[in-house]
Amino acid sequence: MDGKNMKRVTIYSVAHEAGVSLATVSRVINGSPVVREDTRQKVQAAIAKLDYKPNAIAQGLALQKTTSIALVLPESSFNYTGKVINGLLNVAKIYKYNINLHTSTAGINEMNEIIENVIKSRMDGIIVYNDMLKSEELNNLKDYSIPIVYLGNKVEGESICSVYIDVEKAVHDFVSDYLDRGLTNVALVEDRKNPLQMEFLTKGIEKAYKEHGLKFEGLIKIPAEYRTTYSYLKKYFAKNKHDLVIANRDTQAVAAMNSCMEAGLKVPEDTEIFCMTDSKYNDIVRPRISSLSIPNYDLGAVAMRIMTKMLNKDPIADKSIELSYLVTLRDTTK
Amino acid sequence: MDGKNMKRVTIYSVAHEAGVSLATVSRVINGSPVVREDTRQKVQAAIAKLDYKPNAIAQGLALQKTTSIALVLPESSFNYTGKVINGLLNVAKIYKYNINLHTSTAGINEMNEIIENVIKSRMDGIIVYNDMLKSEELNNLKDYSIPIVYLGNKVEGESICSVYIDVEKAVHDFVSDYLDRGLTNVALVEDRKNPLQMEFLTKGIEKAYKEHGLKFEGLIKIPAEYRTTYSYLKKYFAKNKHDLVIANRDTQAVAAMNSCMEAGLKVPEDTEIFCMTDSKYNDIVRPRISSLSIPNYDLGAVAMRIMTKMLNKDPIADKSIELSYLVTLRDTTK
DNA sequence: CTGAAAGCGCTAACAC
DNA sequence: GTGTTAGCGCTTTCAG
Repeated sequence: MDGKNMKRVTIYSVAHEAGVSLATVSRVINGSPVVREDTRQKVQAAIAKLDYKPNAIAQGLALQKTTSIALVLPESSFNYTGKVINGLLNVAKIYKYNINLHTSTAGINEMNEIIENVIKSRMDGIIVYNDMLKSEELNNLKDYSIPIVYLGNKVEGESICSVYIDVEKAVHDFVSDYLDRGLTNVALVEDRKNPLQMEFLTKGIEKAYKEHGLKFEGLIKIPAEYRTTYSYLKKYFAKNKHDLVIANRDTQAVAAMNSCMEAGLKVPEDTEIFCMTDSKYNDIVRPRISSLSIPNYDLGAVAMRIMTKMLNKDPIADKSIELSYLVTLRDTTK
Repeated sequence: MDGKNMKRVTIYSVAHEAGVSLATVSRVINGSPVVREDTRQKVQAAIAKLDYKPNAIAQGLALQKTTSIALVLPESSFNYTGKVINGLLNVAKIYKYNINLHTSTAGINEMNEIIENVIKSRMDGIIVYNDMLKSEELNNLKDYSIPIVYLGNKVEGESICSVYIDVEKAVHDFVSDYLDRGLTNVALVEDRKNPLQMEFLTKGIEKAYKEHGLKFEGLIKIPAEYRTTYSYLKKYFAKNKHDLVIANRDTQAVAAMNSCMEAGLKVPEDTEIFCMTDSKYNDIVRPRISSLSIPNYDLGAVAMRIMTKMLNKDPIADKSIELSYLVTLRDTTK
């Protein structure tokens, strides 16, 4: 369309072309109602003729806001954060917010570094999804004055809101049901990557056991020397049998299922499998894996929505929003 | 750490605190070598004391560049674009580029709208991954003067580079091998979502058939009234049998496999299955699905790398880079 | 080696 | 209704 070394077209060019002042042009692009119709026309004609596009950076400088927010996700998490992103992006689009993507690998140090950068870029806010941070590390986030929405766990602070589902309760209720039926040999597969999540899961299960006068001892620790959960479980299930095996991540659930079956255990007749993550995988493998159904899209959408409220300084009824989950029973449970 | 209505700390505050001019502060934050060591110290002390963070927006205005680039992906594509993003993000981090995420659903119109916005935000460049655009639509992209890297297919233009793998060749070679062995009853499952990709696949297969003096007639069209590939294939395979079934997307390959098996066809004995997409799914289901191995991480990394070159106006040897694929044989092929 | 001053493109009082 | 002007925070000549 246009050549490469055409003179930059700014609000001045437009003003000049239209024979008005730059203030008027500014009014037109911002839809101010005070401009007379015919001058608006003139300006718009000039804009069209010059193919003028307002410089969002300059606007950002003048207005002290960028209309863009940062999204921080764990690296390589797109398998399960995909839907969250979709939800987020869709409502971001509605409110015309740009999304800046960042990934975090390690613990809180890298997170802090990312946030530093986000602050330099003058993003209006940050949405963090991270189930790998420990509780104390989470508290660190409260010190920032930039608006933060935390996805995944409950956190509250001056300028921080959160959206989450209560996995502790979810696993508690699910396991209780088995204990009620006398199926007390429940196992939980360790997820080394998500200590915080494990904390919640363990608590929920232990609580259920305690309420039944029992003690939970079914944690399957994955020794550090095993690179994958599967490689260990293959050995483990050759010698052990459980009524129910609970895994956090989808791949771990599949690993558990495959290794049970390879060990000659029938699923779900001998051993039932349940996955705490909501992922396409659960539905695609055979037998299909029963799992928690988490409203991931909503998680993202609600997070973005609450962020817009924070930025508008709208009153926020609840700084932490708990979303409800569903239990979807497929083929790996009776 | 700091309160919420602390006065904004700018380069002036630092200059004042350190007793130097703002020019000097600017030199220090930009690592200019001309500053005397002791004044640098003073400035750095002031920066630390005030917890000063340079305003990237103001820098962007002054420098006429934002050090951030836009990434445009198909909506809900994170299952297979996840690795691409990882590659991209990792090299972006190295070069200190920010990534702005956008998703596109429909055709070229929305794409144009997104690009308009990206231009307003004065992003330095755009990386587009989109296998759903038709060839003519692709040409539209060439009209922009903003640097573009297109991922997935070969496109060349003034300010556009591309990184891709040659799926046409891949499928051609793979199918040729079957034809050589007399297995001529090959089927290709239609992927309604990716017309361009289908175009390439069909071309590749047809070429292989032609070279063997045969005509390809194995396209399995998914009628519009079927919402999922699976729902149709279940019926289809009850009455049809192929030596080899090729599917584009991972979920389609799984659908093909499951519906074959449910129809009593043994995989791979009766029917072999091959998937053109490289996805975790292929490896996780049982039997494991043979597939193309596409260097997705590299695709992203190379794209970002070439983008940095464009932005630096470094000489670019090849404006379109073909990456090589591997064929990974798992359980669904003999 | 350091400071003064002119932009970068736009918004928002404040005049007229 | 429309124009004037002073910032927004930083970079970069150009003097000294």
